[in-house]
Amino acid sequence: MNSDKTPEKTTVREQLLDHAQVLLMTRGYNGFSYRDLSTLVGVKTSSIHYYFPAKEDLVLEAVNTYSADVMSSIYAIDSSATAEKKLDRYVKLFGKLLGEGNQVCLCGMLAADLDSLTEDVVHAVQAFFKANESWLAKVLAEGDKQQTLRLNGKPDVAARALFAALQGSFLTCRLFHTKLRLDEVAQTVKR
Amino acid sequence: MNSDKTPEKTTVREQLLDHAQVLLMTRGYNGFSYRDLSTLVGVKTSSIHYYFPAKEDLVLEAVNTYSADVMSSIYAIDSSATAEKKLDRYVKLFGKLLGEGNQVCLCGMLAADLDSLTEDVVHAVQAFFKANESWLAKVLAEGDKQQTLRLNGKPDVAARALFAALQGSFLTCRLFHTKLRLDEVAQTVKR
DNA sequence: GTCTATAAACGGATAGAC
DNA sequence: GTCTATCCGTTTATAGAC
Repeated sequence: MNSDKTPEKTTVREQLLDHAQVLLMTRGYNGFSYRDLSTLVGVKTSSIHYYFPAKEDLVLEAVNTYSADVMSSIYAIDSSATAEKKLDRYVKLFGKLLGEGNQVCLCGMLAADLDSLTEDVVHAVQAFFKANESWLAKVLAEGDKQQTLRLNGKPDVAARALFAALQGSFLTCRLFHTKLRLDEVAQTVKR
Repeated sequence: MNSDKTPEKTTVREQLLDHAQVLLMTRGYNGFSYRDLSTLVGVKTSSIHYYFPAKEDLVLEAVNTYSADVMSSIYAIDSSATAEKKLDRYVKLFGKLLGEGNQVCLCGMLAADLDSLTEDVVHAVQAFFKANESWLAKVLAEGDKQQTLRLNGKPDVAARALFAALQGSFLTCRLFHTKLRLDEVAQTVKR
């Protein structure tokens, strides 16, 4: 995988995106600067501008990368047998995203920072929410048919409410230093 | 809550707190400055420092005022007959808090900005969440007994999940320019 | 109480050398 | 690609006159 002498060879660009992702998930759009990234990665801020001319360029690519990574992990869940099992794996996936308990979903954070975002980023955040809600609606409908999940009303309505509950629980998990609140949300749709 | 129709003069201090509240609900802790307030209220930034020496002082008082106002409105709901009616009025109350659709709950916003807050403010935000969850647990238990609400598991668990769902729905209401998503959450616990 | 003036650091961003 | 140097507006905050 790595033919170079150096054992770890992530490009500067990748490091910048990685750290930007974490900073977005912990402090939000207005909570970090190129200077923070400069310190973390070990390059000058002007070098960051070489890769990402404006902050919005950096954030747009960070959210797109995040979204692609998360959604591909989610679609991999579809191999699970029952809808209940899929939901469990889905929740566990987001539990990992929370890290040591100091992070929330990147797109949930950006939804809070909505006023500071460019149109491009807003669209990307909306797409992430839509994709998750759509996937959840499918799983909920399946679980309803299999009698393993309990939902009030139509699957798409229940899915939007459930995803909102998950996003809200990310905030409270961090606020109260516990991951239990994430599972409690999943519990509300189980039989 | 400053919904009085009296065009009576409000003190500079009150105006500052009012505008700070709105700015927090739209842009978050790192999304507004003393300069913004200066423009809105019509006093110099140095005058703001006279009332609130540091930004954290301003935010602490803003969140305390917000919390006291909201909670007193909530406790006034207890006069309602059925638990379902209480929940309806509760959701309607938060619907008003969202304003023209560009605001979210102040404490939900600060929960996202957690890393930027002082201990005092964090405690105030936690207290707001606890108070709402506790009130909701009582209503859910009542609704369960009255057979008008449907909840999985214990009332306090369901209450935490419901409040998380409401907080999440505030974000998505703004993200998708609709208030329907708020009602959809309430729908999930109704029979 | 409110102002002017100012400090000192931070913010995003650019030009140009190497 | 990465650096130094720099620009210029912003942000929080203080000192002191009125």
